[in-house]
Amino acid sequence: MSATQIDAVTLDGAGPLYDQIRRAIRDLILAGTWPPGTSVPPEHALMEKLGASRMTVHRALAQLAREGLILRRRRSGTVVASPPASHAMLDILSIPEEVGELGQAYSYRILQRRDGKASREVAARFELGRSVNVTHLTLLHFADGAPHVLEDRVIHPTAMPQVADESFAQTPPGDWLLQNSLWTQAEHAISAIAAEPDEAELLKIEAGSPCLLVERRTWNQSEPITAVRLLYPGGRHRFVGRFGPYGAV
Amino acid sequence: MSATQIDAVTLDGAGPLYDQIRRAIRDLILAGTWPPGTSVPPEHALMEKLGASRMTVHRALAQLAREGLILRRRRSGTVVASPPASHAMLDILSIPEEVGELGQAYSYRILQRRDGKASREVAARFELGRSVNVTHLTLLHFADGAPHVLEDRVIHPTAMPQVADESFAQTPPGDWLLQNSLWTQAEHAISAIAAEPDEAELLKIEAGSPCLLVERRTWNQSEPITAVRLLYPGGRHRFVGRFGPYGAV
DNA sequence: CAGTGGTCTAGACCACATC
DNA sequence: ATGTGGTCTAGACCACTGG
Repeated sequence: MSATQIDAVTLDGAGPLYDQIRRAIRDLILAGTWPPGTSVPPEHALMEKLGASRMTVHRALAQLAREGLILRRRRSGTVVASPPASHAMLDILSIPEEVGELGQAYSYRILQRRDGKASREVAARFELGRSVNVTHLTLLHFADGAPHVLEDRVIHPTAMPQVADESFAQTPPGDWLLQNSLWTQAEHAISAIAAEPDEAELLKIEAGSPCLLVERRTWNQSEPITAVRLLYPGGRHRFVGRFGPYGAV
Repeated sequence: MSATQIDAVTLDGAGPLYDQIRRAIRDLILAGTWPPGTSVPPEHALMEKLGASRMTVHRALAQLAREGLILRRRRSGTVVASPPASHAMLDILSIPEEVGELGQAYSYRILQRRDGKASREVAARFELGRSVNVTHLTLLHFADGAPHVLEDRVIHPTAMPQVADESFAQTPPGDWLLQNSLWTQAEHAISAIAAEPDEAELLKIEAGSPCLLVERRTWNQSEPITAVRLLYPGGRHRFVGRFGPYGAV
């Protein structure tokens, strides 16, 4: 929507021209100089500014559109896209959505919150250095009133200073982070573990029952944002993905 | 390497020309008409045959190259690529490789093989219709002599008639299928279950221990090829994936 | 209607790897 | 040396859609 500084587009002279243009615009988007919603200059403006033919400019923009960084529409032009909310196979980024897709009613409860230096136990669980300040939360998510998943999370206030003023009364921390943080890397791990007695009691299953443990950590440019452990009662949950040998189907 | 029938490339008149060309060639590859290693006609030959400009032909081929279906090299030309062996996050397509990457010695043992109509139990487990002929196998894979994963598999002889003459003495069925079948779709599911007593005994764990169950089914053009259930002792195994908001990192 | 992107052409020059 | 793909241009026509 907002106006755009076309002069911000500068080429580095390395590699094919269409790729220089693609990278120049991509970098402006990823650096936040052109936030989501920003208008990207039309092809003819970039042609003149950069001295390239329209085909070459178009090739750069078409590739950015394929990658999902920009949205293009005839007449109304090109705008910077919002980062995608969900993600291929394993992505269960939003638990409210996950429950909603099962057709069940969602609710959640914060069991505990502690801001400050991580205890030795929490530090070990999330592989944190000693004396790192974090916000540590445990939550229980419900589907139709029944326990759905147990969440154990740390948030790094260095990356998210706003966390101190957020109560998470309206929005669970996972969704709040999705809306308020920019992440560039994530790591997922899946394993099967037996529920500890305290966990089993919260999830209303028997101690020792098999559970699916999904661990996710996210970073912005190697600065950690959050780490979470999601414990799903086994049997009731499966993560499914479908694809072909050359990519998603 | 082999000669190529350029006349096999036929357009359907639907959508942009470059996309018609891309789909025509993609379909020849996926159908096996042009198997891996086949030479794809050079751009000028496709230009003449299809009456398109070179830019348009190039656009189609460049996209197929980005998708990994063909390999292009100056002077030597374009050939159909071999399907990729591995696959992003969850793909543990070859158990020997998986064990090798852990730095452990691999071995395996066939516990059972039965060719013919699936028993009611097997049919239910793999969601097969009644009176479907399959080869049913159970195997145990070892890492450094210790049980690593329990495999339970059905292979459809309609898709893989050679299975009748294969003893799997040299190569486990998963790797044999990778080498001898063409698949276009796969589905994965991951869940956590408790080991049944017989499974636990084979894996040398306690009955009821949490295990990671990886189920995979593969098809070629909606014809089923194989379905497998891999039972990994919990705790010892994690599946890890790394990516960014716009794709793999 | 006019501005935007989508496609396509004809031709050109270049880089590269094999012959 | 030559055949191949990689890039780029200048220009054209069309499709869509907001003013």
